[in-house]
Amino acid sequence: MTPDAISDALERDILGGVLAPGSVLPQGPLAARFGVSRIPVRDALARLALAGLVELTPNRRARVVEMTREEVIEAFDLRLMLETDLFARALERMTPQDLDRIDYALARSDLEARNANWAEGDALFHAALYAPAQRPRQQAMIDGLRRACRVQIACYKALPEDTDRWLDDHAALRDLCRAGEKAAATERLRTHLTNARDTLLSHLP
Amino acid sequence: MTPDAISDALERDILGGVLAPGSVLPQGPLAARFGVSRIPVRDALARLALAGLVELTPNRRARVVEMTREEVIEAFDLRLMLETDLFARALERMTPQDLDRIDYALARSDLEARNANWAEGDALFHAALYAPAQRPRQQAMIDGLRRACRVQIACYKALPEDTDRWLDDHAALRDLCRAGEKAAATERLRTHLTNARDTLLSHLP
DNA sequence: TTCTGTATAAATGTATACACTTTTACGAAA
DNA sequence: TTTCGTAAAAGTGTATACATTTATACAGAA
Repeated sequence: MTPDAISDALERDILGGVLAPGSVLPQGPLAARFGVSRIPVRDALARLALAGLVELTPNRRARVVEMTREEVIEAFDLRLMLETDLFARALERMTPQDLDRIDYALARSDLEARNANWAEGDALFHAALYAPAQRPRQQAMIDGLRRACRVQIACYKALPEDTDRWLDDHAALRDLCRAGEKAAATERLRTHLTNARDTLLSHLP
Repeated sequence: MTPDAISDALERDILGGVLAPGSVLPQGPLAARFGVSRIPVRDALARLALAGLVELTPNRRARVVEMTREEVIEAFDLRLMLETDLFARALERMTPQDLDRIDYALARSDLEARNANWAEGDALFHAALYAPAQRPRQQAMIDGLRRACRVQIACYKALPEDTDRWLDDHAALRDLCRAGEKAAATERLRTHLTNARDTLLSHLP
């Protein structure tokens, strides 16, 4: 078990709702679980902290991040700004191969939508939408924000009608890409994200 | 020497041009320099990697990040987007105390402008400009981008006329804040950043 | 000279051990 | 019962040691 494998496993647990926001992550038990010493576990936790999934305080156990209402709003403001910009750039340079990859990602996000790891399919679809822009840094920032938001969503059961809505959004985004309707596409992404924010906020205190 | 103190010391070296982009950071020698074992040094390097100043590759020595032309352009596009947005938000809620803090930061950035750690004064001034917005996450993203860009700038001697220009920009930004000319202020910030990008690009291959 | 292969040196990754800090559990006093 | 204090348990931080990987330097061939 390498530190990367450990952080991936923990990320799946966090994003899958096994580890709720505020949960505690002691190094010793994790080391036992993965069959390694605490050193690679510390490495893995540092990575998760960098990804914004975990909070590290000296001499205290690592905790899964817990976002306040304000922090959720800020995160979604940033996502709206960064994702619509990146999507607009991607739309300007979308090739037929890119469109095929988006089709594939859409199919996967449909398949896994009601699955435990629906988050992965969703992330894959959005990554496919933005990939043509070829902006690694912006993409990385977006990924970080998406993950941080996902942690908060993971612990609530998604209502079937919410899932239906974002699947519709995904299909619509694909169609608008194919049709080359750039303005309508970015606008749809904007409402997609705004809806996601509002459903998340409705679950928060 | 705690990991935080070590990463701060290394950050100063990197931002001060002592450690140029591409420089190698071996754990052992660093541990000797700071009088600790390699474990806290590893911690410190992980933090720097998280801050975007250092690149970690398994089984290889850590290296100070080296940005390509395209990466510099991407970073400045992101800075323009994030910094002008944050500045606009800050302008909406600027109190007299905030303006005083901006005055103080301007004085410091003037004092240290031709000093070795001019970067710190510059960072302080911009932080003061954005602080009223109270957006920790956006601020953190901006800080990360600024640091990454600074690494590239650190190894070139700034021309006196460039320094004069950004000091003028700072003074103008302060005046526009005091005058409440919000649109002109954000526009000035835009040109300030664009100039910074162009001078940096002119030094790159 | 320039390139390549190899031995040596240097560095990384991680297990173990132990000092110090925080958390938890428990029992006495209000 | 609740609160507080304290001792045991659990956890973190880091030094040391060693196996494994990577970098370096040097000798011989093209």
